[in-house]
Amino acid sequence: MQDFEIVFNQYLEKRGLKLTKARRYVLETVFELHEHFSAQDLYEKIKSKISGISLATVYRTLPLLVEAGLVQYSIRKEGKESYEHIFGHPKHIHWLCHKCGTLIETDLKEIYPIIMRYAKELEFEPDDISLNIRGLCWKCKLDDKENHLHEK
Amino acid sequence: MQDFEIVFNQYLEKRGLKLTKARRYVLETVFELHEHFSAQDLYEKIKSKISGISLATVYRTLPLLVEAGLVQYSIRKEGKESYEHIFGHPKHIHWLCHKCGTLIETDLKEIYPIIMRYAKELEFEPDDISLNIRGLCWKCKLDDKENHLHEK
DNA sequence: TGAATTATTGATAACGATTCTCATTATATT
DNA sequence: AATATAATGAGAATCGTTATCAATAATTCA
Repeated sequence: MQDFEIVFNQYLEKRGLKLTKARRYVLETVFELHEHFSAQDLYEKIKSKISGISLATVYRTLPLLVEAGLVQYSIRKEGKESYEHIFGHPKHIHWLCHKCGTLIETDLKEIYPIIMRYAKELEFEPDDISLNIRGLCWKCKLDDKENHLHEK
Repeated sequence: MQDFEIVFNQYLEKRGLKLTKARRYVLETVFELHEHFSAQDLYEKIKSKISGISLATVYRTLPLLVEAGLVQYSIRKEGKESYEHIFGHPKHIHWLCHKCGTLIETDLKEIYPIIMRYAKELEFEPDDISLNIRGLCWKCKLDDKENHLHEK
């Protein structure tokens, strides 16, 4: 049994829920996806392995995984909620270029302790920290400048 | 003419768009809302003043305001995109309690310069920085503990 | 064991926020 | 004023997500 199965199982037990076959498939597949994924992405990946699983089950299981601390919300892209698994994935900053859609990630090392200090002051217990920055990547910044020149 | 009108107008001109009556109403009303608001909230507030404005226009204008740097995305609540105007509103951190829904805001003073340093390294030009933290506020943390005691 | 209770699931309908379409109207240009 | 272009309102269409519900699986208790 993998680490993440133990964690999920413990969480489910605490909530009086069971680690069913369907939930196990969702869990396993989440850890096979090493990119940000939407509920739909996950559903399709599972379907490629086994059949008969319902999209509804995926939607039902995802929040459980988030609450269990195994999965976190990632940056929202194209109107879809997106997720990523956490194990071996230190928290990070998402830099999303809203022109070409490129997503860069950097670490949260310097910022994390500051947040935790604030949290302590507020007596707030964070489950999920998301630092998302939208803007223009260097490439699209260049393009923009060129276009402006052409306009004149 | 208010400051924000000048800013919006400049942005529109740069894009070859016009500051129409409808856009002016959206703009003005945004600056009358001092809380986080959804597109629907904004639409209703405008309708309470004048009639004949369309929800589609609100949806069409909001991204323009974001790009003009007058409005920013705020924390997503109940599946709705939410916004807030920026003038006189230094960037901040949102702390959302996912149990009672309370939203606390704190400043980004310490963190902002760190982000901008990273941005410089990446040559990324941020338009919108959102630091959202979900978790439990002190009140709900207490409730949780009590409930666990009762369970035993 | 087996009946009764409860949890979980798959299929699909319903929902709701957002986007698209298009005919009409406003605005700018000549 | 005539023409071209941009913007609008109304409502239909889209699509991610949630709710419903009958069927199935797991669990409890007699």
